[in-house]
Amino acid sequence: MQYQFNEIEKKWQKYWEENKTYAAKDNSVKPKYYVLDMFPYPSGAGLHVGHPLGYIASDIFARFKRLQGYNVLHPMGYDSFGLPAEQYAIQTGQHPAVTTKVNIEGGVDKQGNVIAGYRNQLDKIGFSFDWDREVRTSDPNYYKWTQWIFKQLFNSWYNKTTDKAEKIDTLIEQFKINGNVAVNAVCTDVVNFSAAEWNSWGEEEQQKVLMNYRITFLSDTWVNWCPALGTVLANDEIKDGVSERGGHPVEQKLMRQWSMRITAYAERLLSGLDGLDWTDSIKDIQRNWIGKSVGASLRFTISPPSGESEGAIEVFTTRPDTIFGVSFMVLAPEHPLVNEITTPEQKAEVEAYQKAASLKSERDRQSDIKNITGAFTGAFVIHPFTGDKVQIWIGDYVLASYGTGAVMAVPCGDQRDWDFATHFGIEIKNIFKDKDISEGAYAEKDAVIANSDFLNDLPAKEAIKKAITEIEKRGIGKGKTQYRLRDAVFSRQRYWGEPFPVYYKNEVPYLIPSECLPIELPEVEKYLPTEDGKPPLGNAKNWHWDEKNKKIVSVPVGQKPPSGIWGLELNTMPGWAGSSWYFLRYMDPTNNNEFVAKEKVDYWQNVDLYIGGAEHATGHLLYARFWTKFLYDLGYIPFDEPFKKMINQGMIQGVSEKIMMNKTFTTETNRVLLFNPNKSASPDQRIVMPYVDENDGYQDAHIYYSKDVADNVGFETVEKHVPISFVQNHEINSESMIGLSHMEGFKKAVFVCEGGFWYKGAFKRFFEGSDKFITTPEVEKMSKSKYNVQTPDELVEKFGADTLRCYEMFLGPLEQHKPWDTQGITGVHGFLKKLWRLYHSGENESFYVDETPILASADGSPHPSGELEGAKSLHKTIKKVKEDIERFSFNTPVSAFMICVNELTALKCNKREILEPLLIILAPYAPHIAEELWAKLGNTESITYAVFPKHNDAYLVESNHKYPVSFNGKMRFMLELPADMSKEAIEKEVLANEQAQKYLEGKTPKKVIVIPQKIVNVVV
RNA sequence: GCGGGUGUGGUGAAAUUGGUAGACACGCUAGACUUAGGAUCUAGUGCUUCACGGCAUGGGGGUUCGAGUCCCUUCACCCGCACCA
Repeated sequence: MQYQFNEIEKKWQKYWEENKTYAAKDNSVKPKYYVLDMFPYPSGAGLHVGHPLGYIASDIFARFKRLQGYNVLHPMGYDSFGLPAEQYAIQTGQHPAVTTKVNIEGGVDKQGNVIAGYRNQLDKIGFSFDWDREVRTSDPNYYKWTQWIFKQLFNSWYNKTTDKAEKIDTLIEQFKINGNVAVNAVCTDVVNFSAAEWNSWGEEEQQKVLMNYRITFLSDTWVNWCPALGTVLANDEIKDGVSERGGHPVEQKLMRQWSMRITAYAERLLSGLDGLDWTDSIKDIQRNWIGKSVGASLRFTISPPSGESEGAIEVFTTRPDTIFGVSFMVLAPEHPLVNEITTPEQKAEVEAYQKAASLKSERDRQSDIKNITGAFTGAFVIHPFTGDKVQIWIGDYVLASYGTGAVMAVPCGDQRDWDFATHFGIEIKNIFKDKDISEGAYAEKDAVIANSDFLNDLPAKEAIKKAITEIEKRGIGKGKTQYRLRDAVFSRQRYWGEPFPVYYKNEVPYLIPSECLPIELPEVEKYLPTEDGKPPLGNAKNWHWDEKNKKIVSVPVGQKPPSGIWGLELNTMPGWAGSSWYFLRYMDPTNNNEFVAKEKVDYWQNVDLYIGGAEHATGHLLYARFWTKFLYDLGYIPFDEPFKKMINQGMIQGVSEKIMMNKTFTTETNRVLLFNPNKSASPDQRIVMPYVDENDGYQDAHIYYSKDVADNVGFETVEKHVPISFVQNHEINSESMIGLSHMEGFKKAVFVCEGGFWYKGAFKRFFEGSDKFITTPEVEKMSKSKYNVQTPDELVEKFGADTLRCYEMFLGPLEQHKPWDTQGITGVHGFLKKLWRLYHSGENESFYVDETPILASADGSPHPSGELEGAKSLHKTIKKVKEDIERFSFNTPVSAFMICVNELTALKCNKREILEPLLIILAPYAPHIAEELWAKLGNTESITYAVFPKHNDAYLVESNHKYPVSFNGKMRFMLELPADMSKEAIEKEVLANEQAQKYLEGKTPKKVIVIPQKIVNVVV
């Protein structure tokens, strides 16, 4: 009987669904285990083979944990708000909700494309997700609670004294009694006020003040505005100065926006990393992003003669110990004091410099760091310790946005300061003992300080402490910790996102009452911004709040609303809002009264294993940690880190065969010599008809097989077109691409075959033997535009889900990036077929197992018979598979299974006692075939909740050990000796061996190293 | 520049604590079986040498009886950050 994987897989997938095999119980005597995947954005392109990689690994782990007796929560959902569905809406008018539904559930889109649907694609792979817990962030029942969490953030402030977020009421209480003088909060700059003042203010005034304290707050901020996308972007959505999505330019713009006071959590987000089982790389990226620097903030008084200002310049430094090395000051060109302090003589030069700096984009400024530029303001500050006059310069190496926008320049200890001083001929003071700074600054932190009054002879570390003490004593500054982390902009000028539960009365925001949530996205006619530049929600007719009747009402566009009716917020929330807490909702996905019930979150706790891409290091992973800490502060959840252990799966890259044409490429017009995977085909059968679509341009010439060739060749697959894209080479112009008769000039082309995975070898063979082409594989990102996408569906169709699952794991370590290559899939498929045959060794290959037990003697030690070889093979495999999965090495168990099946096949083993446990350990990797054979063995329950077998060491004990015998570390021969032989006896035995005599050459060995059960090394 | 990672046959890779480098697969070679092969089975396959042997884990050095593994140094590639004071 053949291994009919298609039938078997359909059968069991249906069984699992009908029996809710993978439903997690919300309480259980079993220990809990929470395995989570980063949920996908359901794009219209569907899944390619790279997407399931992490899901397969997490599924194997979830199944493994179930077999070990855990109550496993393994859910899946969709991060379904996002830009692509909105852009599709702009193009086609199809509502993003429809697009999203089709992308998830399958169907036909507005342009007639058949969409397989994420769910269908996922189901085919046989995942053990508990689909009853599915969440979609764009579902009103879900974003109701995203809005609710927003309200909690709005109604909270960060108390630095208790070091946690608290309800805003506790702050208002303090204001009423003491004003804000004693309040120790993380807030936007506020002036001090008394209780009397607070109490005297009206509602509006009080709200304005409170806004400075709220954890989510509205403010005019400089934001990253992306004109092409028509929206603002968070810092983590920008890469290299352009938008991460689309690569559009980004500019700075002052806008009234919601922000999240994530900076309040900077220290906890940093220190919390230590306890997480994440890779160092991700932790470092987060540490870097938070960017903590410890130092001092100090004021330099501006020297009176140079300006009427009596002000001071505040600087931040991490090296207060170098205070006596200050040789000049540098302000950012945008620093507000520059205009005030510049002397009339320097005015022209400074203004010219400011203007030049303002014209440079952020990007130019970064790429132009080798050019040292600056201007002297003519002004001076007084050195707080020496009383010396110190020149004030401006220079664009000082950033307005970091610290105070001003630095005290210590050229002897900072290379940038040194370069600046050297360039402009400013005198450099050296305060490092015995350090030569004539060639450059001494930036190490191990120097001893000199020429520095009270800091003399102190090592830097102590000098820093002493300097801060002294600075604070004199009241000219204080120790300070600075973070690079900025508050996160939370408004997006988009349609397809969560609406804010906010309405405005005279520009003061108020929250929609919780019982009125969710505030559902309104219908709009156009998904574009309004004509007067308002976000798309400005187009909504029904988008006002009736405060008294507590409902959304319609006010015609452009009309002034009647009293008691107020306009709702027009922005929507960013993509990361919904994904910052979704792992909590899986615990209680249908709860209408709470975002998650207390007893459920108390039971499930945080995620034990989180698998997903490393690209979310500074976005999702930071925001989710932030919200988790916030919800913890307010007592809603019992933990303050969401993901205990995380593994970042590597990217699966696409491979394109590049064709190098090294000789004249002769064909008839519109014909191209191509390959035929059939080795025996005659040369002329290898000719296929190309069709070049001029509209595709030279980069995307498509080549189609002609029908007659397809017939000759006899492959069904060739009826599909095989796209070939020709990569433009610098020696080639686009013209030569239009007609294939001009192809002589071509040097290089990319070949990618759609569904062509299995005949790549033949393809290569043909071209290598030809004088026309040489192909070389090139690794690229897998994407539709590169024609190198392979969907899991086609592989499941051809080889089955179990093969796909095992193969994706077999490719290599999970974390590693790897090019997709299907050549090896036949090996894995062959293994499953071989496994199947192991259970079908009866007559006519019918199902057969031998029920007679392997005999064991009374003391539990195995019976000495030939049958034991099978048991040994099995138990060795049990041990390895368990240990490997536990250390998240998902690739190595596949080879262990192969070895085991190869051995059992060679032994013609068909004992139930061996074959039954083998299925259990294999089930996480290949659940369908395992279920099928498990059922054939007579089991009536799913293998999902079987017990993972324990290996028995008794089967693994060897009576003899084959010792590799080395001479001077070089392995020379093997010698089989009893395993329990003593060191002395082994040494004697080895030296007496005739082969050893040859290597000893009559000499007496200097030393013999014997490691029992391992090796013998003779030193001659 | 700083931080993190990777480097092993023709290919993907194994080698968990220093102990036979290349398991397991792919590919390739030869053969068997077959109407056929993208089926199945057998044998071989790191490089080099007629052979004994020699050489091999990016390069160079070191520690050790013994190094892919530990230490120093250097190169290449990938990822992140980047005048962050």
